[in-house]
Amino acid sequence: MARPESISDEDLLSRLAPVFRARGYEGASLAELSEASGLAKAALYHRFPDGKLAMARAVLAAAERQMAADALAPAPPRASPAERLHAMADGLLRFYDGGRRTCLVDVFSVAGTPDAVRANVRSGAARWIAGIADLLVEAGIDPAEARRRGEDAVIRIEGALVLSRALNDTAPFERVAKTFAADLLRPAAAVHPSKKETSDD
Amino acid sequence: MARPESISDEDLLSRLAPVFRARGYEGASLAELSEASGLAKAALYHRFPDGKLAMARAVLAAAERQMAADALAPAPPRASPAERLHAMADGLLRFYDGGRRTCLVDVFSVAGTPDAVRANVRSGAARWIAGIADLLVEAGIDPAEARRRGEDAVIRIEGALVLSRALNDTAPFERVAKTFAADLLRPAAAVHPSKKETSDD
DNA sequence: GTCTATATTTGGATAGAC
DNA sequence: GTCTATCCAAATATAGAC
Repeated sequence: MARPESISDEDLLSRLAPVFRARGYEGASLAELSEASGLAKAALYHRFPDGKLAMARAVLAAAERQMAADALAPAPPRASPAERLHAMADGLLRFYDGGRRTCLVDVFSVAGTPDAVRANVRSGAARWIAGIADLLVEAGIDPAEARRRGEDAVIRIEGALVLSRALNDTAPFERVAKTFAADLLRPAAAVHPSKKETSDD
Repeated sequence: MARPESISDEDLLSRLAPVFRARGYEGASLAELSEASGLAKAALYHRFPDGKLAMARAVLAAAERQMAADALAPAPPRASPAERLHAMADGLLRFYDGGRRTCLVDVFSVAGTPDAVRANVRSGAARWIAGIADLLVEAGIDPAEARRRGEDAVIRIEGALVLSRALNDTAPFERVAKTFAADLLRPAAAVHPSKKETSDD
């Protein structure tokens, strides 16, 4: 260990990620990324010749992989949809550190983030919704309704993360995680038998 | 009209707001704020001696006032809660331009935004939730449940705005707005009679 | 009250030694 | 493959004329 071992790509990304998560693309400065990673700026450019843009894309891709492993497929594929949804809720709690972590879908979708990154966010969010919807279809839910509920799931997750961050209180995210599975598997649309919003446009 | 009329505070804030909304606190540069407002940087400092911090706080306060007028109290106070909630949904659609506008609660709550601004976001979000909850209590809903639903409402709004922005598609926000009133007035908790998440902590 | 011009710091990105 | 030292552009903020 005379010469400092070159840090692995995986470790490197896990140290860069919190900076992008917390500060967003524009807010994440090379100075901060350098300090968090323990590498000098020039070393970061050696690993990522395209600079901050490449770092952000790599961090986003790693987050997608981790999300797929931790939240979309943590339970055995032969488990029941309900069990898999409960496992997904647990995975989300871990992945977002109980609501303390920001979601990259949120911070990387703001204007000022390079289009290449925003395009990745867009496709990643779409895959996320589709993954949840597929699971709900397996649970016997109509595909169109499953798609809606997949969107609802992502909406609740993102919204709860925003609110928990704004209030500096993890309670909203924890509550959403707790009712996550039941909300997605609720019987049918026993929701709007009211008079106004079912008819038009 | 020889000398260019001094722009009113209200007009000025309405021109600065879109920059902060789109770019966040750190992303909103004085160059951009200057161009959007039509005032030179030095003139902005004359209006806001504390600089960007003061601009952001003023924009946030103005947004809160507009939100109160457009979304929290657009219908006459003697209207039924259901009517007022439908009016609120319409107000939200206008306020957020159908889902194209970012919410300051989202972009101003990220790290890097000065604490003074974040504190204002926090209290503003709390008042927002309380305002919706008060309306639901008037509708005969139990106060604790009304508080939860007020949080849910804000969660859905914020989440739908994030998703619409990430997908570059206003559909998620429009859908949330459409079911907004009915979701908040739904009968009771016919939601989690399942086996796992009702018992512990 | 607004302008042009500038001071100062920090940003992303590179050069070249080791 | 990592470092120190540096470049240049853009950031916030201010000085001083009008």
